[in-house]
Amino acid sequence: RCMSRLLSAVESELQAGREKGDPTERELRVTLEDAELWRKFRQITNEMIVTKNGRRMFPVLKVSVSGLDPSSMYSFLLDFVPADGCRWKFVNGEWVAAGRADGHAEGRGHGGIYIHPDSPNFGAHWMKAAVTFNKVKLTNKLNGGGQILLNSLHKYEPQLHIVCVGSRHRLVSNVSFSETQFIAVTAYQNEEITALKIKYNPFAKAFLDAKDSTLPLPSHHH
Amino acid sequence: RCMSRLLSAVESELQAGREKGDPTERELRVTLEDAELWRKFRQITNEMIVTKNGRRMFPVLKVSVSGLDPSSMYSFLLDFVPADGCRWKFVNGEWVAAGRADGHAEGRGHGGIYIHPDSPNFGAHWMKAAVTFNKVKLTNKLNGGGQILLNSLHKYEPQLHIVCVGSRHRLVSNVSFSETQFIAVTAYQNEEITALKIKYNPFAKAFLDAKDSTLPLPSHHH
DNA sequence: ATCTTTCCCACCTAGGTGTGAACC
DNA sequence: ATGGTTCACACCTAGGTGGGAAAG
Repeated sequence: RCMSRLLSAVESELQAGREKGDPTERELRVTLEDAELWRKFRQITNEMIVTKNGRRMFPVLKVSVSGLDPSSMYSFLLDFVPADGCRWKFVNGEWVAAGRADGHAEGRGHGGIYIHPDSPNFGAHWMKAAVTFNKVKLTNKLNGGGQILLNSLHKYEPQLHIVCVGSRHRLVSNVSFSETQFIAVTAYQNEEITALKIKYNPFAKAFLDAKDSTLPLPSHHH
Repeated sequence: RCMSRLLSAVESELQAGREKGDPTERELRVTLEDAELWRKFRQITNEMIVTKNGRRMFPVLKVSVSGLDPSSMYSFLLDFVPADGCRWKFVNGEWVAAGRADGHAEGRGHGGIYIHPDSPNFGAHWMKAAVTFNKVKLTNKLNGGGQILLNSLHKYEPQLHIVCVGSRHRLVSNVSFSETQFIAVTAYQNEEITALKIKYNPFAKAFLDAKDSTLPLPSHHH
């Protein structure tokens, strides 16, 4: 009796549909969340800060997934693909290509792969709520681990990988969203990007308040 | 080539020994961390606060594990077993049994099971660092979920379950540590317990400083 | 009266922001 | 001189403490 309670607690992780057998991956669907917000940034060329210890992304990459087999086990991986072979420069208020990519040491610099911390987990887990990559950190120096190493002033496109971890690893899907392209920077170049980051990132609220205080103050009537 | 990089990223989760095949669970060993700290609390009868929204435990239950199969998948579960059939009272500086347990509704109240958030995961994952249950929350009201429901003024003993999630669920081990017994309370009864909590829990540092300021101040020499 | 619970609070831990000056 | 990077910092978010008054 004690045992059955235990097991049902484990099974409850699998509460979703569970139409067992058929890998329904034909119907796999991955949708980018906050797409409108991403497009606001993309429209004026998005930038992401890289630091020595790693900086989070904003907006946060978040996807909702359906069509996995609820009872199969998957890992979610994220990497950053160089979007072109250029080094970019911000001059006169716009980004312009300026020579070929540095490609640190090797021919094609690749910053490594970020494994979503919920990995590995059941299809049911990944589908029951949007999958958020808010903990991934971008860096320009190689240190400890967990962070993603990028070349500053190079353009990247985040790419999602869903891998089935069964008896044999099997790649299920690669998805990348062009809305999420950005240029890695050590400091923001375009002040319009800074303004958007401050407007929508709750952790930058201090600067949002500062901007408010520059607005005309309500006049004090006696 | 791109694929192999992906797969090796997944495999790296399994870096440990990987002496495949043999479930080496015969040699399973689970050790309580911070055992000396736990004993300090146990010696004067430990208490844990329960609140409506759930309160974390302090000390935190933390175990190091060895002897799992690195490449098998396990979940770690925690539950709280009534340590006796009594309701307890704190009178004249000591805890005394005061009547039989309330046992909310059913014959034997059981607060549910907490699933460690890293679950499910490879044996290698659970063994590469101590497994910490710092996020578990204790409550005296049933709400949302995730929290553990306990009866105030009743004594409990935390119990760890390691479950192998293969094609068929299989219970690997139940372990409980008598050092971690405690009485659930809505407010601390024994001021010695309060003092220990303040001394060792960094989140209570405010009160540690307050205690310091009541010590004789160093006299100012000119 | 007494015992137990609830609620708000000041004060922390822990860590995510862009800023602006300094550095290279 | 120029452009890119680094660092300390003030100011936030987010949430974990026990205290103490009030309520049940």
